[in-house]
Amino acid sequence: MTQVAPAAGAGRRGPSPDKTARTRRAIVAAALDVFLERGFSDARMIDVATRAGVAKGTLYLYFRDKEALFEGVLREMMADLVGALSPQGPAPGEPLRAFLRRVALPAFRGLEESRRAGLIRLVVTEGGRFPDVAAAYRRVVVDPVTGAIRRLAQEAVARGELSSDALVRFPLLLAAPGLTATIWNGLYGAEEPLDTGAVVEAFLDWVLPEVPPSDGR
Amino acid sequence: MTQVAPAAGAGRRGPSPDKTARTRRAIVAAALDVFLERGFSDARMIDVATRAGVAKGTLYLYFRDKEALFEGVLREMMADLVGALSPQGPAPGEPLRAFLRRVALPAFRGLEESRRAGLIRLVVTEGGRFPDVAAAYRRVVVDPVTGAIRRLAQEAVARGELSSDALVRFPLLLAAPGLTATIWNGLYGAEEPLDTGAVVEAFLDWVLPEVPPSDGR
Amino acid sequence: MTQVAPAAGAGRRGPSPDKTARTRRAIVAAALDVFLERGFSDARMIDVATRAGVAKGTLYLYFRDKEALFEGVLREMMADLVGALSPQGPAPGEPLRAFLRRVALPAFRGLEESRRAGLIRLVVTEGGRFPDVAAAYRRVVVDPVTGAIRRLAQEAVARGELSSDALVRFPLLLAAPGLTATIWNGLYGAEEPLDTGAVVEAFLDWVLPEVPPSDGR
Amino acid sequence: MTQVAPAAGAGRRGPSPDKTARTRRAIVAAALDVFLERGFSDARMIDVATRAGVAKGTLYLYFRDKEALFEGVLREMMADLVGALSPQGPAPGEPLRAFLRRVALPAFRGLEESRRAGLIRLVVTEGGRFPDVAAAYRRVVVDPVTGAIRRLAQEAVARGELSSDALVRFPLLLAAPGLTATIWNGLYGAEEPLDTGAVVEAFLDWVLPEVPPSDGR
DNA sequence: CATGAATGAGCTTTCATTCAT
DNA sequence: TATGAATGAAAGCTCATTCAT
Repeated sequence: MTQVAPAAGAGRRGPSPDKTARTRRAIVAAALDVFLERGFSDARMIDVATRAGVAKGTLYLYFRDKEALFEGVLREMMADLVGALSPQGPAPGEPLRAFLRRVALPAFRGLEESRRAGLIRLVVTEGGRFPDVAAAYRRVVVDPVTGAIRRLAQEAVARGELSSDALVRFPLLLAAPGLTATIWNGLYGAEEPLDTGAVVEAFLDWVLPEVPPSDGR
Repeated sequence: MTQVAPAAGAGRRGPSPDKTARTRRAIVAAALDVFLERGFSDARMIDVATRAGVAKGTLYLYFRDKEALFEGVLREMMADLVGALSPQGPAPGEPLRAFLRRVALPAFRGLEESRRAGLIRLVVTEGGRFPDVAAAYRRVVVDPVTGAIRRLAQEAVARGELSSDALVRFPLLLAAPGLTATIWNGLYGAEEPLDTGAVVEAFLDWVLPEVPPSDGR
Repeated sequence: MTQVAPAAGAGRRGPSPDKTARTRRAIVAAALDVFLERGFSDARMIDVATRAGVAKGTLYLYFRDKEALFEGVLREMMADLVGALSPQGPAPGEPLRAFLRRVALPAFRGLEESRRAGLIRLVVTEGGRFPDVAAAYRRVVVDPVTGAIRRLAQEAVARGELSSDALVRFPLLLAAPGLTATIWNGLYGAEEPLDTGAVVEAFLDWVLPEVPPSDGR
Repeated sequence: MTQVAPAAGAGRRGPSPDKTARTRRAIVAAALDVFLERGFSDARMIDVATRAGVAKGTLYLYFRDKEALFEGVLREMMADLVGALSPQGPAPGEPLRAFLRRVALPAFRGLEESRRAGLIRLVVTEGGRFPDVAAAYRRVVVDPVTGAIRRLAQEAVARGELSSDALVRFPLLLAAPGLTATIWNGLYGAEEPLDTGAVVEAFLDWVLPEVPPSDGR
């Protein structure tokens, strides 16, 4: 009667215990591929199914329709992002530049290798026609990140590290280089890929002052 | 403007004089609207035709197919852009910051009001699946602009106005804030529009040093 | 400028003038066949199209969807019925029995040969799940007919021709034999067809009194 | 009713004693509901299963396919009917009118409350496409009833109670009012229900002569 | 040049049926 | 016996494209 760990062959009528989880993951992964390659409208359910190794109908056991599949894929990817955006703060006394090099740079570096760059491009290209998707992305990614940037910038201004309040007013300025490089790679990455990490690093080094040897002298 | 009688002696009956040019312009304008609203795949030829005030079949007298219409529209818009990107250089002795405020800022300011913001978003969203479009945009817009930025940056570095070579290595850093704001407006502009000009201005003021009163002595 | 009768080859751009009317009729006729044979759910649009000699898509130029086609077919058939139910009243002094033999009998006689029997069966079998269809049939056919019957019955009662008010209370009693025979033919007509006219005639002769030689003596 | 322990000595483990009979009844009852609500084609097996409280696959342990389930349901209902159509004859000397009021009227009165009205409508609406169903209904219901009516009518004619042979030639005339009212209720019963018993009663009173006080002398 | 009825490939979605557990 | 995840044939509907007028 007690829920025993799936003893082989014991109770559990019907299909296997966690096979469905595997199937779902396969569908989501396949769908991400297809949506990235063709965009929402041009993606064909049959291609998703084939790539996931399931039949067409199976998709509809997991997602009500194509739109739900699309949003499901994005939501799944965003969940990953949330982990990557762990709420680390700067170490005490750590200057902004050092902190961003330590925290933001690695996030941008892995962007293309992980599928996150693709996710961003997907949101950018399809978000206009999927308000729900855009809103979810904003809630999960944009607002937390810009909020954190604004807070950091305010502190840096207060400490005199930043002479301009530009970042306080427009936190997305800090994300702009990485986003722009990501979009470049979507358009021209095949023939002339851009190293997003290098772009962001050059940007940080350019616009954030090297902290003067902290002693006042 | 007045309906001119068929030029005597020409004997041409139906084929009007420049009516076709007007029709073509109407189609292109209508198509731009529709593509901006729905993207390439979701745009319907019948909508383009209706908005242009012609019949479906007429579209095919001007463009071989939907794809040709799409590329034709973008090419037309880019031709307009070429004019807007007049090859102005800085006045002799004009610092980078002053020059960019004078030249770049107005270009970004009118972005949303003109159709250029829409064009940019269209290239960003559809360029991945229309290599020709992306390549044309690069040839017409991206390369000239980044080339100019790089030259300006090199001179500024040489003059000691810029201490970093970031802009020389990645000229798109200068375009990133405007592009990012434009994308924001595509996603969230309806509920929270962003003033692209203000973003770019804040960026320029932040990252470009106020030239020290170059000591006129 | 004035709308000239379609002079051959004159103005009139595009397809022919009344070809569309022919196409529409072909579709409606084909659809009636298919709906009669298979019912609404089992009828396939491709079958309707094929039988009408057009392509699938053509159906949707004339009817928004399958349901609209179904209702269109019924409405078209009902229009015929309205003609058959011309509002004839009894001749002055004509007894009910004579009047009904003169007017109602022929209507029932041609039921099976015309497509009206099929229409009735269609309404009976599909009306439950198409409230609009049932309501339209009621408005166009049922209510006018029962209204007329009720009026006739009231007069007959007043004249002493009918001793019962059954027909006044339930006019459908007069239609019941014809309807029942029609349903029989839908179920068993293939192996044992029933002559609806004969059934109705036997019924009228049974239940309506032969008028006594009109002089009071 | 009580869950009997597997009969000692039988040794049968899983296969329960009469549980299968209960399951079968549940399936049939659920299927009747669903078929009545949606008709054969639009009925979904999953709905039948859910309503019966079993899994989809279980249905197929009891019925080969949807069609078999449909026919099984109707056959089951007809078996019930056979009981309700007890072969009662008129009491000696009982006039036709009195007999029909005593026997037929109650049968029609309970029609809508029992599921029999639904069964009739199901046969009427689906019988055309299920010849087996129509034939079974005819064998079980129609032929016995019309046979009885014909016999009764013949005797009534012989006794001089009926002056017309209409009922002898077309016994379904007697069933027509009840059938017509039942169909009415299928189409318009929601907004304007018709009392089938009242209709039949009015009909009987109208068309069957009150027997003259047979002169007891 | 212009029209718009007609076409049919192509796509999404449903659901009866199967079968490993 | 019972389950329900998986299957895939089928059907409705759309829309780019054609072509007779």
